[in-house]
Amino acid sequence: METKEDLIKHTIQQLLRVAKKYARTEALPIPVDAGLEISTAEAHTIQAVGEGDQVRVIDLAKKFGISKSAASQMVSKLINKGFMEKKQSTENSKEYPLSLTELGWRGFRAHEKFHGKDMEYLIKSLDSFSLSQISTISVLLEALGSVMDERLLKKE
Amino acid sequence: METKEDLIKHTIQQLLRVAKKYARTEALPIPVDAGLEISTAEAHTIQAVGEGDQVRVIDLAKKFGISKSAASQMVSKLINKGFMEKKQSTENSKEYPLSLTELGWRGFRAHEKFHGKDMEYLIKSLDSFSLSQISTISVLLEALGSVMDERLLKKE
DNA sequence: ACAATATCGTTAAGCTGCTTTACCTTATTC
DNA sequence: GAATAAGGTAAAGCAGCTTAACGATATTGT
Repeated sequence: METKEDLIKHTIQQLLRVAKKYARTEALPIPVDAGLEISTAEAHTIQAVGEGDQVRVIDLAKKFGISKSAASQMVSKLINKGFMEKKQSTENSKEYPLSLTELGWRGFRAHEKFHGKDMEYLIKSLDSFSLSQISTISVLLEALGSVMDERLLKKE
Repeated sequence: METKEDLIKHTIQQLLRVAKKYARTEALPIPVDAGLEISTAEAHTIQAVGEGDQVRVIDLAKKFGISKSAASQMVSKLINKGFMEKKQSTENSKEYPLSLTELGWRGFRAHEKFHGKDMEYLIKSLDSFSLSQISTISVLLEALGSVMDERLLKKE
């Protein structure tokens, strides 16, 4: 006979499998123009600059939880590739806020569109479930999220 | 007012957040002995060799979806570190099945224990849901999983 | 039987995205 | 005005992957 614990275990396994698959879709490069792709890390940097206001290297480092050196390297690569530029701050000569170029905005929109498609697919697939079923999931995910937060904190 | 689509979107966002957090917990190194840690990639290789029968380099490559070169490199690192060994197959002189050393098994068990703790936490957190709620979740995750499979196939 | 092909494994070279360490420049604080 | 903090960059190195080329053994087709 299948106990409740078995069912729970099975469900968690499924969740982890889905999480892994999601991670794989996240790792795929994103096509911008014909013959031009950006990596996920690049796309996320572009997104952060496009969405934020006067975003600096240090802000990216904090946002992504990486060293400021890593953020600096990512940014100079994106500048070299023509996706963004830095200008000295108007009221401060040690800060260099970033902004997207035309190409950068194209990358931004390509990334949005790319994930929009995923969203459409997922929405369609969930549409056949009832409202209450979906809320159940929502509550569960909330619980899982906080459990993982605890684990992450304890390990660090 | 909140439409069903809003709820679905919110739920998917939650799923993605959980997936990301899961990926972070997966990235943490695993302590084996005092002063000895293994990476997740190493742990997964050790696990595959420990669980499988006569596992070869090419089997690892297929299992993880990486090049056989990458698998070969991982294996020779683990052999150098003393976690596994290779022996020429008894009925075939071009295959080299892998097996865990004593240290390898210690790594194997450490990894199991490490994830066992996560599992305990998660089971505890799901225990407050009813059986029918949990099975709903299970069905939904199944749907999400197959949707992601489709997406992954189409992109490759 | 044996030549062509396929399979298993390794190595070399290179890439991405990160780290630490060190350092420069500009602001802030005492 | 000296010490410290904050923003940014550069050099060197690491993990884990890739492709390309190769050697050795097995399998297949004729």
